[in-house]
Amino acid sequence: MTTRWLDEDEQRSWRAFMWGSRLLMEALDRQLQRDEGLPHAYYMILSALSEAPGRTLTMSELAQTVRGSASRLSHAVARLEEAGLVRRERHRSDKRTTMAMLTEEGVAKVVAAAPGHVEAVRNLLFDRLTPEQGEQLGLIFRTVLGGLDDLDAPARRWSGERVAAVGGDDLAGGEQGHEGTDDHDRPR
Amino acid sequence: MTTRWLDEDEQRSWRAFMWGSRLLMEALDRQLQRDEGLPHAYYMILSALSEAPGRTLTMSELAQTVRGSASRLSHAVARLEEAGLVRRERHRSDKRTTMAMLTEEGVAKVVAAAPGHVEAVRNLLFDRLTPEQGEQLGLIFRTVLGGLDDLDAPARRWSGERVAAVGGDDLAGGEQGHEGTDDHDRPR
DNA sequence: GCTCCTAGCTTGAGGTTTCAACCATATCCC
DNA sequence: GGGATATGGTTGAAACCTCAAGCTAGGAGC
Repeated sequence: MTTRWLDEDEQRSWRAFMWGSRLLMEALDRQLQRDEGLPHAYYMILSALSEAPGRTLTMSELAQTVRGSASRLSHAVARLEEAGLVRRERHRSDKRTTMAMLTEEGVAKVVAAAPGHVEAVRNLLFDRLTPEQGEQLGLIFRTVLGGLDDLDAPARRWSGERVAAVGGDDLAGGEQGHEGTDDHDRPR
Repeated sequence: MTTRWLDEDEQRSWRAFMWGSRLLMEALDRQLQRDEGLPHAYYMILSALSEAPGRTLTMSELAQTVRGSASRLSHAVARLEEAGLVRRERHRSDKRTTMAMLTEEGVAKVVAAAPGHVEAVRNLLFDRLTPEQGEQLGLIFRTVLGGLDDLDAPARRWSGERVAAVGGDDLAGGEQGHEGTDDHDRPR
């Protein structure tokens, strides 16, 4: 089968995207690393936890949420635990699963880091785009994401059972109400 | 100064982009790694060399072309040299600069890797987008890239002198002699 | 020539990610 | 009950990237 090469426009688009997104991500990484000593991936983990009911998720849920491998999460959370930002605990009934919860320090970290990070995202991305382009960006990558998730679907099996209210004893944390708008960039 | 948070739409766009692009890049990386034992970044290096006149570039030119740090390039090319895909050689007159050139094996590698890679880019990206979206994608990231290159300009002082016409960064349109299309995804 | 400074690149250490292997607990099914 | 299998996580090694430091060669100024 003969390869369908990219035409000239596609090439240009592809390369702009590849380098643009790479540099953008690197810039964000550097900002967080410099200002908070935190890689972007780690910030996302803290952020994801900060949004979870009870600021707690199982490792699997966390992995799904930040779209990372189990291994990556395990290493990362180990590191975050050393840093005192996260604490791990065995699940009561199912002793295989471990729960990761944000410590007070962890919460403070997210709260401290969020404004600078959001500013960076604004400066480097949204402030440079028209609102329509922002929309388009979202549309395009929701499509891409859809395709990729399909590919993964056989691999991941998203637990139908919802690990009920996690730990059951969630102290006042059950603000399950936070629906649709799960923003990862603003701590709660 | 009070932080300008992202509104709901921006959040959604931002997260779709962040995860979509991340997963996309990881998917491409895996494809190349699996089929050719080559990380995407390394493929880009080989690809850049394959387009250069004489299949040769100085380390600095290479760094500009693939938008990577000198250090990264140095490590990477060292690795590629071990693998026999690239050869390094001191410059005759200016003994500081070293030139990296693709070996025959290196050429063969790019030729072998290109079709699968391009297929992947098509399958995962362009085939899922309308032509207009493809255009938009390019536009958006040319803009982003413009901003980032400006930021970098003071930091990296990529010597103003334009190191000979070598296939540098033309996203901005500076298409030079070698037949227009400047694709990084098709070996020559 | 000598000194100081810059350019070009390399090196080493430290941190993150990946891959494959592994452990422990649950679950299925006879 | 008990073995096979699946699930949830962890671990260690190897690979890659980043950062800071260093090293050599070219240039500028005197």
